[in-house]
Amino acid sequence: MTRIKKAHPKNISIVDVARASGVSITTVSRVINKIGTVKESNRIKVASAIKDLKFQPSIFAQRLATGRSNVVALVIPRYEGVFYSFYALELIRGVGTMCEVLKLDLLLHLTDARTPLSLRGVGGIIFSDIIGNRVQLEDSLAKGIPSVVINYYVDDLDVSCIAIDNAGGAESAVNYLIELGHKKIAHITGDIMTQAAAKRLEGYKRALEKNNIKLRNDYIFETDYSRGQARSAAERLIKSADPATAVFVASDAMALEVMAVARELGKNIPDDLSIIGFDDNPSGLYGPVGLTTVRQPLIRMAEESVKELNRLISLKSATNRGGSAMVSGGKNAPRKILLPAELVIRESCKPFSGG
Amino acid sequence: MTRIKKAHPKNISIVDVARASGVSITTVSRVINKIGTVKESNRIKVASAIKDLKFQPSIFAQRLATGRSNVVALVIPRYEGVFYSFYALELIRGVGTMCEVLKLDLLLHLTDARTPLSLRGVGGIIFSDIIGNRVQLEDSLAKGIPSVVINYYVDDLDVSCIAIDNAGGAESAVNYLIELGHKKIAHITGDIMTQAAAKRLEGYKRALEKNNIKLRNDYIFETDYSRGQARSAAERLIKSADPATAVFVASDAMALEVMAVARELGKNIPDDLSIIGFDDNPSGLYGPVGLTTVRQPLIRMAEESVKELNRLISLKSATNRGGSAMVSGGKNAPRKILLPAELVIRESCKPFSGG
DNA sequence: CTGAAAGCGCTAACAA
DNA sequence: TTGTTAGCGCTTTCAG
Repeated sequence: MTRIKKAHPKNISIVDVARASGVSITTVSRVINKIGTVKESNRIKVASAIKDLKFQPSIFAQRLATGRSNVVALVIPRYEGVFYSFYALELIRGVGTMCEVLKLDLLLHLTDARTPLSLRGVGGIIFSDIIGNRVQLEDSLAKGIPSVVINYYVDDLDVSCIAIDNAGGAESAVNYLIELGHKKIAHITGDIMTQAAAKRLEGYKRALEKNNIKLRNDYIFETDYSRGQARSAAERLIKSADPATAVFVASDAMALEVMAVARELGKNIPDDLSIIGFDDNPSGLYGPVGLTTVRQPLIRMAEESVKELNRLISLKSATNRGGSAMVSGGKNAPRKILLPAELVIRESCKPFSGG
Repeated sequence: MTRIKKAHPKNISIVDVARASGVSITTVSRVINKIGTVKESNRIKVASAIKDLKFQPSIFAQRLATGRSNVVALVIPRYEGVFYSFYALELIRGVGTMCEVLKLDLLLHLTDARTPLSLRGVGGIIFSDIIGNRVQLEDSLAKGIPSVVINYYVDDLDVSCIAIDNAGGAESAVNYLIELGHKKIAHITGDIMTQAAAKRLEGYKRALEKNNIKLRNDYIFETDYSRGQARSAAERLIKSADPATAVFVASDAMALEVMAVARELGKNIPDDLSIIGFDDNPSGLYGPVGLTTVRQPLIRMAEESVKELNRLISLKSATNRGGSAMVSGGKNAPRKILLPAELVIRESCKPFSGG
């Protein structure tokens, strides 16, 4: 029995294309990579051979040869809850879409914070939020892997990040309630361990302060973003001896729950209670009264992160090819971007008409 | 200026490990791949060298050398709606988790049905549902790329698929309502273009037939799964001259909307109207009354699909290595799996107490 | 403008 | 058990 040399079946390779078009593989490579120094007649021959043979260059060979990888990993921490949110889907959508546009491959990592990331072959990483996985971030930074963080403004690390102006958004939400004449304004927070929730609380406080409204701790209800906790907060809020007339809720999902509770308790919205959410989750559109909310440009944030990562990746390979040395503070510096969040007024808030 | 030979910075490679541990690269390769024929003392030396040098084998080189790729693409069609659902997230979660377990890389493709898939370097494909993208499926099958379809039972193609027994689930839901004494049972469908929605309708009809309950077309409300259409269906349903006493809704998200509408219209649930959903979406747990529903094992389905794909991939590489030729109908045959859906009884249904 | 040839890092066939 | 060596398919010098 004769030994067969090749372990796996042969795919059409650059060699076949070269043979078919009567040029060298180098020339084929040139037309693949659009390197301009190819005679037009040759480039046409090669191009048509590629078509005929349905040739697709092997990314593995390309990457092995170039040392570059255009695989983008999106790291989503798999901690309780996050991954069941509108937020996660929007992120995936945004990143996914932009990757298709920029011809990057999107590798999805649903990881818990303890397991170190397997970074084999990854060209860049997008960390969505960082809760427990700061170590993973520092790790990849140390290894020189281009990284960007989204939905978390990182002050103390030399890394690009793109976040939403949660404090600003919250502030404008509360300002709106104040303009409507409300003075007793409650806040149902999200999980205060997340930067987003903390910043929203901050914005809430700032708006009250600037308007000389005394902060009342009994008007602040902490939750973990879950509907269950939103429900219980809403009950306490409404049944309180001196109930607030308006409430700013840290997420639309929770705001909808609050509306439901209010109705169950015989309250009318917005007559008895003005409610404002955060997210602009499409769910808020349905139901009897449209939810006024703060829109955060999640998709845009996700898309921007891919672009920024792409920039970092190109930068890195340029440097490796003998470009000028990395100058700190130059164009190579990480970018820190804060995207504005915008108030969307619908029907769930009403001017205060009390005494 | 001296030319620098290497275009990109040198990473630690198998050669470094070999040198550090005083063996050949082959031996190093053997311990990496856990091929047993290595002297224990050597394996230890190599292992510790790998640790010391923090060596991670290049997947690109590995794949180039083996011709195998363990990249799994998850194709989610980006048509309106699907990607905003509980369903999509569960799928991603399930597939993502199992990929991490089996050490497969998950490539996420959010694609519209028209664009041909870029299959470069993909070892296998999971098609989540197939609506408009049947061509993409046939394409990858033709190219011999291991593929599996989830959430769509494919009869007419030689491909593995894993779906939920939607008809069965629907039938047991409606049976439950019948057992409770209901005779006027309505159904709010999902997007009938999806197999899931069509099968649920089928199950609804079957249950009625088997129990000799006359099918009433005015009790069937077609929707596209959106909350908006659910709302309008619910309004028509409730305001009808001869309203149903129970309704089976094709998704929990819609069922929640129906509950909301019922309450707005002054109906009590479950006293005035029994409601049963489909999905076991955790949202159904909150709210004043827990939603009775049909649980579909989405995560399990997703996980199974990865396992099956993994099987197909191994099978393929075994065959390529000179294993016995593919025998149709043998162990290599595609598997078609139907997972049962299970009724989850909570508080949204009540025995019929009418005349 | 082109092509020969030297890698990229790894696996696998074969010989020892 | 082990090491030698020939690829895997592509990019990139460097010399025409």
